[in-house]
Amino acid sequence: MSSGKTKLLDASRDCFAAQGFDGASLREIADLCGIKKPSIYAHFQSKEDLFLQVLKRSVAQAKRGMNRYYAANRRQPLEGRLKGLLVLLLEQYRHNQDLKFLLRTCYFPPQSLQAEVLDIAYPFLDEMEQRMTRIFQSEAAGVAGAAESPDRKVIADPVQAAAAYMTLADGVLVDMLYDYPERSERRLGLAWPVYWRGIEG
Amino acid sequence: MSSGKTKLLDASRDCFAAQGFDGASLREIADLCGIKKPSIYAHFQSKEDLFLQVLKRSVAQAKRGMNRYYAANRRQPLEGRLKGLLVLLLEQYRHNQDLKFLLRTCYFPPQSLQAEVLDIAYPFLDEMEQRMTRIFQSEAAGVAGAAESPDRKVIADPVQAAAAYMTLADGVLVDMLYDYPERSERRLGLAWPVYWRGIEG
DNA sequence: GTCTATAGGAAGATAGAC
DNA sequence: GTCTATCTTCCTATAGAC
Repeated sequence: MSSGKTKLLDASRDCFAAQGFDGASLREIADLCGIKKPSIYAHFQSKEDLFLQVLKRSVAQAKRGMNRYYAANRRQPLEGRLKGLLVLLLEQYRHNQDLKFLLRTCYFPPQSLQAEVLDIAYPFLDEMEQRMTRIFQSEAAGVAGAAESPDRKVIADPVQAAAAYMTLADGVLVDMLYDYPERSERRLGLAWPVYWRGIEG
Repeated sequence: MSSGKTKLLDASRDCFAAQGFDGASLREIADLCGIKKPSIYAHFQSKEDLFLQVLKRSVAQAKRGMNRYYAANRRQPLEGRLKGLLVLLLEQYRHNQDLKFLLRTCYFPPQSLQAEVLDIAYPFLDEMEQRMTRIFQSEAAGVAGAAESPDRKVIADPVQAAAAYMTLADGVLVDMLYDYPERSERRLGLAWPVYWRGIEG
């Protein structure tokens, strides 16, 4: 059983994802929760406050999902690990609105909350890119303690590979916004081999 | 001297680009043009009508710009031609709001105009990808009438190369939304070599 | 084509009873 | 914590004079 506050966060996330900060109304959010509009103010100070709490929760959830994925796939071959993350994002996009909310908010933050949003989004994205860079670096150096693999992928430039990965991820993510899953899958299927060949040194 | 209607379209594009359809107000648009709000209705039937006319103009302008670029660079080597298009987009993004308006509108169309927007955006994007495919195909076949070049790029798969190019373009474009040009230039500079190596057969 | 005046409604937010 | 009632402000849009 979800508490009233959680229910409100879920409904708000869906509305903000579909209609944006300005387009979403507290009236509709309240309706989705089966309560009246003023009751929202028992949980949140304002629409901005509600939005920021949704954002913080979505970012935290994204971080957890990322950490879980890394932990579970640490020993997998690099290609499956990296492509799998994009496939996972594609799958998650169908089941919940968190990703759509995050993309919309990062790309087009509400004007009144621009500074707060960028303070949250920038560090997250930079951290991800640095994490990618380290993954490519350790792959280039060889995993400590692991036997040298003769067919191990040779990465030309970890920084380049990481930046290109983030670009590829963005390119696949925005395609998902059209809500036409086959289209995004096709795009990933075609763009991935190009990326994978391209980072080889 | 721009007519009143053109001035209105310009101001509307800027407001819609910065604040979205819902966030933009006719009041602010009128202020930017130095007229009163009701005067807008002498030129446009409604806010929706105004938005769609802005959209049509921006799409038409984007098409013209694309055609002009293709015509002017037809004889250039493929790499410069393709990368130059992305560099051009980066430059144009700094000087006007058309691109930002288009991206925002395609990625997150106003709910009430979703169908109309997709009818305009989808064909344009598909046409662009097909155009790219043909470019790669003719490069693979060799330009008719031109001498065989021994160091001509060998494209592994034109369809793949085109899809990956569109993905790369999206990835670079969305990065521009952060309004931090050095960041986008860095991203393009790093991702391009990966792409260019990757499409080679 | 531009204005003033205003209609009509929806938005975010508050007060206060229960 | 949820409600009803209400406030204030802003919105899109229209009417009608000039």
